[in-house]
Amino acid sequence: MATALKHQIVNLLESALKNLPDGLLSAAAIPAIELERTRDAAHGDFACNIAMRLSKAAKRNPRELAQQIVSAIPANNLLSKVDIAGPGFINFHLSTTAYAGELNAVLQQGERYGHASTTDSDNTVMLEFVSANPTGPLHVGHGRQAALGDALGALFSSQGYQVTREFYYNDAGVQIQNLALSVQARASGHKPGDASWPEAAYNGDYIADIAQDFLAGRSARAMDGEPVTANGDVNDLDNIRKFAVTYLRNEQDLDLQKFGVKFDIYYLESSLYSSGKVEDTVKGLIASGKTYEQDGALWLRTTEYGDDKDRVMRKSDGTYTYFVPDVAYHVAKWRRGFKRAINIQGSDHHSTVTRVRAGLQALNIGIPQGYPDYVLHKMVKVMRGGEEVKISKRAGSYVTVRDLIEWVGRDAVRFFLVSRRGDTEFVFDVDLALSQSEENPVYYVQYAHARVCSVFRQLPEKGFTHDVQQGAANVQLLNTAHETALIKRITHYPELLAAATQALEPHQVAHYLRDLAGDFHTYYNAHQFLVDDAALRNARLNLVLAAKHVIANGLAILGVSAPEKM
RNA sequence: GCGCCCGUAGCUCAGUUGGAUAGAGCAUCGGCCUUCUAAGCCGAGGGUCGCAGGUUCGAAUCCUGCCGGGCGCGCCA
Repeated sequence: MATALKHQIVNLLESALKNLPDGLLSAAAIPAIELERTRDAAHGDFACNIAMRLSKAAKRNPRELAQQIVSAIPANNLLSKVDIAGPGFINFHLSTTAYAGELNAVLQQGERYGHASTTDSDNTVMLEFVSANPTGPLHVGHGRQAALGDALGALFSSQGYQVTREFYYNDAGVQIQNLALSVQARASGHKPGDASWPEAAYNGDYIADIAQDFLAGRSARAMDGEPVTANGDVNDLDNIRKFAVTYLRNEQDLDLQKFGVKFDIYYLESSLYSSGKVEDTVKGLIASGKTYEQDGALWLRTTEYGDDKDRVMRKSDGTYTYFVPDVAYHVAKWRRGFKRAINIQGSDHHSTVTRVRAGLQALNIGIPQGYPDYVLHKMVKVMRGGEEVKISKRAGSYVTVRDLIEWVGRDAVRFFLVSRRGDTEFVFDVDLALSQSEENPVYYVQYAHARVCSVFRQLPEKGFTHDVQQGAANVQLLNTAHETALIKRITHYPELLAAATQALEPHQVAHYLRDLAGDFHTYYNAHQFLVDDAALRNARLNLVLAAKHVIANGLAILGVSAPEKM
């Protein structure tokens, strides 16, 4: 259903190629058909380059071959015109019937238009993102992951997948110990800068907050766990650690809640040790013969899987390096039934990609080579007042998600963070998102939605009604350039969602929405919708209603609200 | 030095996996509110797609080499 229009045209083309005169082409020579949306309205709705790609095999010049193909296209009511242009493109112009059918689909499906059901036999997908250590507040990078990961989840859901969003907590490492020591030092009256302040300690103000609550004997509780009560004893490092971790996990939960991101599962690194999964993984790797002992440590031959050098698994002090539990974790993911797993991470972790995959391959337990998938994103630079912001009062050394939300609001943060390709560095200009709010792309898109709502609100007071059926019957009245452009944009949406999902690129949705809103605003200014001619009015109202549905749908994918009034 | 990623308008970024005359927003300049929300619209200027080769009907896109930037290169995570 989602790509119905496109598929139907591809089918027509396939028939045409089969109907070509004998001997012109051998069946084996015919490649998969590529059908593209055109950039220029003069080129129709879809364009195909097949004639140029086949001209050599057919020993015909591309335009001549294109003519043969066009002549062989079966009769249909989908296309109003097919012409040959440029070096040999075949351009397809959709008929009013085709547009009408598609617009009706939008109105019938409402905010589900564009959603599809996958044909994959296994329709589950796991997305792991944020996965911040519970040693401090979430920073802008985590925000980018949260926005990206959540939008990707929505994209996969829209294509019929069952999505599991998972947050992996590294709650078992050295950094947790540093956190506990930091709180202990603070609770004992030491401050950053003091000679007595530990070297590796965290310096943010939040440490003082935790220390204060610890001394006051308060309780903390994370979303998925039991409450932990502080006993106020600065010598009880174990209690300090438990309390601090729980306190910070709760803080992160609250930030994510404010950001509108929900996880289905919180997976604790410590559980990999307590359940014996880490030990099992090590045994499996040793049994695979891909390990060796050297200098008192246990090494894995990751160079056999494309790494620069072999990596230590077990240090000479007997503890494991971080990537061992990481491998164990991904074995667990696989065994839990997730044949497709996508990790969203900062590109500073890109070296772990090779290592984790190497570990999984070395185990030789049937996990495919590219498992898991990674979406890596670059760092976010925050600009304010023409200068880079590096310091947050709260976190000490970085800007937090909470700072951003407080500065510019959740909708703007989510839209901005997801509106750039992940593999480019991203400059978040607070002043642009804030002070020039009327120039802000988020408001621009939301405004289009609110405007449609406003039009419909005024129907009763103007004595008008809206008849969807009559509007549907009169699509041929929507024949101005503005209307054609808007219809084309709207009916492109299913293809866009499918493409954005397949490419793991939510930013495509943001850019599409900007374009769609632009088409709508242009149309709004050029034509009156609430006109006396009922047939025309109904047709136009149908069109803007369809636009509204798609905008609401797309904003929902990005986790941004679609206000009825602004 | 090695590996991965990036380089497109003054700034921030798109560019449909190799297509037709490279596009938006911001900024600058000039127009449009007695008419459905001016958080809007219309118009103008602004480009050696980092540089140089190569591949082919066709390159911002693919290959090679330089230049510039980011990240990573630990028995840290």
